[in-house]
Amino acid sequence: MGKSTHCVASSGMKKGPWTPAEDQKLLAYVQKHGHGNWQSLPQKAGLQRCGKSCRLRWRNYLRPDIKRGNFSLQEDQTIIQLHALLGNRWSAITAHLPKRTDNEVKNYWHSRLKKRLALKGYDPVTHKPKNIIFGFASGSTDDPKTGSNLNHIAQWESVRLQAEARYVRDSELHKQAYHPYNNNDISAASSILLGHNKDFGPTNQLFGQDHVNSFGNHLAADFEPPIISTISSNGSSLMDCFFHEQVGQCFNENYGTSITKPFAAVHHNMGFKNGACLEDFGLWEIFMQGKKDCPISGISM
DNA sequence: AACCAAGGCAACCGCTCGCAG
DNA sequence: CCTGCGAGCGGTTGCCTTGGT
Repeated sequence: MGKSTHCVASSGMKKGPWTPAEDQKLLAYVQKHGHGNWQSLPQKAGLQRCGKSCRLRWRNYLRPDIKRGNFSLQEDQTIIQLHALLGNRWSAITAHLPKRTDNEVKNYWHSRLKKRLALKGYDPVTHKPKNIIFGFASGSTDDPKTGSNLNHIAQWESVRLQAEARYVRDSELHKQAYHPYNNNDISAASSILLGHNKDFGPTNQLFGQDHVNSFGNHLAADFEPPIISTISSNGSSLMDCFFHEQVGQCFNENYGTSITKPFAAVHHNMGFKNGACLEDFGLWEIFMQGKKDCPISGISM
């Protein structure tokens, strides 16, 4: 392995915060000549810094294509989802966040998002509820209703995070072997939605015809072509693949959690055992509880 | 106004990886 | 294959700011 190339302060190299004058020198040099070899750059640019320090300053601060300022909700969600999937691979996570630096994302995670997850009762490392064993609350509560609700939230959020992470991963996999999607894929997906659901009966009875139609439209609008292709080619049921937007809204209203749009989820090709559905994971009751509190028209129990 | 603690963030450090010779 | 170098990555540090007392 290569020798460490860290800066040595005693050799005359300056350390610590960069001054505006240093920034200007570095910026002017890189804009004119490109960075080339970072090791030789400081001397050429007239900087008393080591190349590594220059590279870092450029990458994390001076680059023109950097977005600074508050992270959007969308960016928050992306970071959380990708962290659940990738762990502390900040460069990989940052690759999905245009104009953000890995250092910034890393700092943001440690200073904000990690704490936010912990406050909500999730382990920031595993992204799983801290005190809940999947499907059963590990601790008792004096208020069964409250305990039950919290349990529902935690389970639902856990599954949501896992599912969204899977969606991101599969999007990446499919991008590698991308094939253009076409109307056949859409119509095939629609036929699944309109057709018989092997686990729960006809989907239009389950959700109502209007919902099925609207959900079909969401498919076209909200999901990347590879996901739709996956659905159509495998012919899995609606429940295997998606949760419905309005169910998400129910959970939002009743449990304070956030599921704002349909998301690709539990297709068996996305990590669940073959043919698995919500019921297999003890989630059907959660799903139904959400519907009881906020009935959706046309659903037959 | 002064002090202190906590949080945020820029920068550093040490390590690994990839590549050229 | 081995070695050395440059680049990149993730963990950590420490300074600065902010908010509370």
